Amino acid sequence: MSRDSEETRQKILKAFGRLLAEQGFENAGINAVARAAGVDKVLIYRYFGGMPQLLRAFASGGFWPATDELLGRPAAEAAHMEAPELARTLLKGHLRELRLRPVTQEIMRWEMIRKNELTGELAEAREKAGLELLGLEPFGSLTASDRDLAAVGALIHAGLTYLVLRAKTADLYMGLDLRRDEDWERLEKAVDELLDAYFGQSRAFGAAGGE
Amino acid sequence: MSRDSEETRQKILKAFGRLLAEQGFENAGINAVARAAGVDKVLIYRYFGGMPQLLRAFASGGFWPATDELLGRPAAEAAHMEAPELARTLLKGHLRELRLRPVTQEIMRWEMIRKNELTGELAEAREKAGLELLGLEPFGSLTASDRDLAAVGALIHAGLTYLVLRAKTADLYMGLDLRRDEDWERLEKAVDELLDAYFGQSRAFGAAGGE
DNA sequence: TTGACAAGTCACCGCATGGTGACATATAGG
DNA sequence: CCTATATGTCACCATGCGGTGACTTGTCAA
Repeated sequence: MSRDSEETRQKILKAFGRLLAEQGFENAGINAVARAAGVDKVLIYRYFGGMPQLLRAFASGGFWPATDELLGRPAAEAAHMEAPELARTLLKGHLRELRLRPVTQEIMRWEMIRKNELTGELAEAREKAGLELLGLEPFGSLTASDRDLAAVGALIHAGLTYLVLRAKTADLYMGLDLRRDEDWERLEKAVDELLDAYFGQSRAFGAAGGE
Repeated sequence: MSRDSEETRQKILKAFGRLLAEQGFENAGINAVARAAGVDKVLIYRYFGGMPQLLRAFASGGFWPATDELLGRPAAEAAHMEAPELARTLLKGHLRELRLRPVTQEIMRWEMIRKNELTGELAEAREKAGLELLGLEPFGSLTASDRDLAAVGALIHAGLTYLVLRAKTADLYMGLDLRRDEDWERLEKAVDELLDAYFGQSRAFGAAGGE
């Protein structure tokens, strides 16, 4: 009715994002998107070309947290931070930001079972961003040590990621209640404990926590 | 042709497991299973009742590693172990055993996006098993301490789990090459490093490793 | 005013899925 | 031998999917 192609494009993209966040990838096919957008599906083909292109157009919106967001402060400040503090901040930032992004979560869930061109691109982009973080100056001294900061970082990072992704379909994980914010705080404290121990600091546990 | 119902049942279950391991849940529908088993799909309904029951029958085969397998030795010996050693062994056992079980992996991937009655049951069973491990005697002293062993254990456990599940569709994770056994050894060492630091031991890194 | 083209609508195709009813046949018990 | 039943075969249904061709209608410019 409205005869405004740009508006229609936006309706489609919006509906896609909504479906993705609420129902996951499986229920976000061409027909479902058209239905949710209140638009004929032929327009999706006309304006985007098909599902892959729609996905790509949607993805270019950028739903991956930038370094600033991970840090909670301008990225330039990272250079002045000590390695332990920086690691703690980045990992907890990752947890915080990922929890806020249902669409990003859904894409990451999808990546676990479907391997296609686009998921590959997305993963590669994240990979690159992750490596950049690891290459930040304060970590430089540790790279050459006998410790394997990359592996330790990847492990904790992966752990937080998994728990966030799992929280959609599970309530408990080894006694932790993934529905309660209190238990997420326990996890943040666990990150602190582990990093404190790992970096050999006697920093009081939880001093950087929320309370 | 063979007119042996038990044999047919086994063919169906086998085919289901094969499909599950090789192609994942999505490609293991009724039609696909019947095709792979070389059997008419109506027999699946006759013998099992439908997909949920087939899944349940298959799941009752037990594809979750027992405590013995996790430990790599009789479960009774756990009582004599020190907490750090036990934690290390359990976590690395988890990694080792999960990597050996493509079907278990596939189910865990599936659990991340689909929540139904059966996945709930499976997760609950695992949850119970996991809690039992946490309740093992050597960990008792830590439960009351100011440290949160459950959260730390869950975090590392989740990290290893995620990396194993992710390895199916990704090659790299923060610089780690998930295709190379060497990098998995790096991860095992990272577990050692973290636990050593966490438990405050000066144990030589990697002394418990493979080499 | 009229004509060209963009924007939107409708009907259809082929295909695969989950699911079921009706039928053929082998096997065992009377 | 004959019959009842378990086993297996075949044909079919409704539904939903991704995808496309052909049509109508609005809009804007010449």
